[in-house]
Amino acid sequence: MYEELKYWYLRDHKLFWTLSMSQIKQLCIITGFKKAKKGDIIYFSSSDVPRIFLLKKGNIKIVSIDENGNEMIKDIIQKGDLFGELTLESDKNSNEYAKALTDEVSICSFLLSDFEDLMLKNPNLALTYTKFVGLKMKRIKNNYSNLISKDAKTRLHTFLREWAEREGHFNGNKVTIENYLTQADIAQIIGTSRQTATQLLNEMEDKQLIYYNRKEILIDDFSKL
Amino acid sequence: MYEELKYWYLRDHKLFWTLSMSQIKQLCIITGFKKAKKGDIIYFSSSDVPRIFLLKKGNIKIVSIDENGNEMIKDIIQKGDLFGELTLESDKNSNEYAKALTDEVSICSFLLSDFEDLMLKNPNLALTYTKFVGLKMKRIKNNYSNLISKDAKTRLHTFLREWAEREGHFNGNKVTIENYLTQADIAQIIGTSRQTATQLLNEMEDKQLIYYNRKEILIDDFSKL
DNA sequence: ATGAAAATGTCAGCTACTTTACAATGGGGA
DNA sequence: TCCCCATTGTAAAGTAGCTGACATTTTCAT
Repeated sequence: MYEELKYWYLRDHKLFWTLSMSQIKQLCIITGFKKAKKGDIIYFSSSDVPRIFLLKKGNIKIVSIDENGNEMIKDIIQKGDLFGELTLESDKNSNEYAKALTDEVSICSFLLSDFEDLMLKNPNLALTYTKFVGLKMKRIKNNYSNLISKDAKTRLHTFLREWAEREGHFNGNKVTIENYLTQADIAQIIGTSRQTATQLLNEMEDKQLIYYNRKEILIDDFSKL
Repeated sequence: MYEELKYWYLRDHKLFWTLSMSQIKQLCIITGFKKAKKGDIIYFSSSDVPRIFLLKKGNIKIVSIDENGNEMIKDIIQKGDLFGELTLESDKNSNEYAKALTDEVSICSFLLSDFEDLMLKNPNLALTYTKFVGLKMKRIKNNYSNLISKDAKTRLHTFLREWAEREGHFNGNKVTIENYLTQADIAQIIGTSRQTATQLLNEMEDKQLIYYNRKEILIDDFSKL
C-alpha cells in the first residue's frame, strides 16, 4: 500500500482533523488494509495485537455468538465509523466478529498502542476521541432504551427513522434508503423474531407508509413514520 | 468547603492518580458539593453549566421520563462512579435526573470546561478518562444485550450476579448485598414488571437460592446462581 | 401508639410475541 | 437458461410476561 494513499484514507476522517500530516503518517506506518465482500467474516477481536479499525467503505455488522450458537447483532458499523477496541482495553474473551453486509467493504486499521502514543503527544486528539466514544455510547444507550420499553412496532418505526436520518436520500418528505439488510437482520436489530418483522413490514406496506424490497426501502412520508 | 477536604475527595478517586496535587487543586477551585437523602431528586443535566459529577458516597439512579410520564432507569451509579456529561458534550434535551437510593448521598462536581483544560495539559488524564468512559460503555452494552435476548429469570440472575460481584461481601460461597433497591427498582433495571420481579424473587427464595428483605439480600451459594 | 403511605404478595385474564411449520418468490451462479 | 438456496410470506398453536385489581405487610412520621 502506498504511503500517500494510506495518508489520504486516515486524513479523510474527521477524528484526525486535529492532527498534523506528520502525525498521521506516524500512524500510517503500521496501517493495514482489508477488503471484503458481502457475507465475508472479518475477525478482529482475537487478532494478534489490539487494533482500532476504521470502516472506509461499505457496511458491516458486529455480531457475537451466545452459548446456544445464536448470532446476536451488537452493532451496525457504517462508512466512517471506528470499531474494535474502542475502550482502549483489549478484551480477548468477547468472541465477537464482523460480517460484511455489502459488497466492496474496505477497512483500515492501526495499532492501539500507536494510537495511544499519539494521544499522549496530542491531547486534542484525546479530547476528540473521547467525545467520539461518548457519542457512540449515547447512541447505544438510546437504542437500547427503546428496545426495552417499546413494543416491536414502535421499535421498527424508530429504527427506520434513524436509518433514514443516517443514510437516507431525502426528497421532500420522501426518503430512499439503500437496503443492505435482510428482514432477518432488521429483526435482530430491533430485537424480535424474523416472522414478526416480516409481518410488521408488510403491514406498513399495506398502509402505504413504506415500500420495501431487497435493494431499497422507500419511505413515502417521513413525517408520518 | 475547606480546600483541603475538597482535595482529599478528588484525590481519592483513581481517575486522578495521574494528576499532581497542584492540578487537582486547580479543579477543586470550582468544585461544589451536594448532599441528599433517600428519595431526593438531584437535577444535573439542566443545570446552568455542564458539569461532571463524582458520587463520593451512597447510591443513586439516573432516570428519565418518557412521553407517558413513566420513569425509566438509565443507570445505577455507585460510590466512586462519575456521571453527568461524560460524553464531554452538553445535552440539554435529555430530561434526565438523578434520584438518591440511599440516605447520606454526597456528590461533588466540577466544570466540564475546567476538566477539558486539564485534559489538554495532561494527556495521561485524557487517556485514563477515555478508558474509563470506554469501560462504562462496555458495561452498558453487555447489560443491554442481556435485556434483549434473555428471559426475565435469566436477566434477574445476571443482575444479581453482577450486583454481588460489584458490591457484595463474600464469605466463601455466601454473599451479602446491602439492599438499597426496592423490588420495583429491580424490576425496572431488568426490564420487567414489578409483579414479575416479585414472583421471580419469591421463586428464588422458595428454592433457597437467596434470602431477600428490604435491608439486605443473602445469596446462599454464589456458584449456584 | 397509630394512621397513612410505601412496599410486597398473589391471582386471573389478556395480548403481543415466539415457535413451528411450510409455501412462495426471486436472484445469482453453473 | 434453469435450478438452487437464501429470502420472504403466512398461519396456527403455545406462552411469557403485562395489566389490573386487590390483600397483606412493613415503615415511618407524628
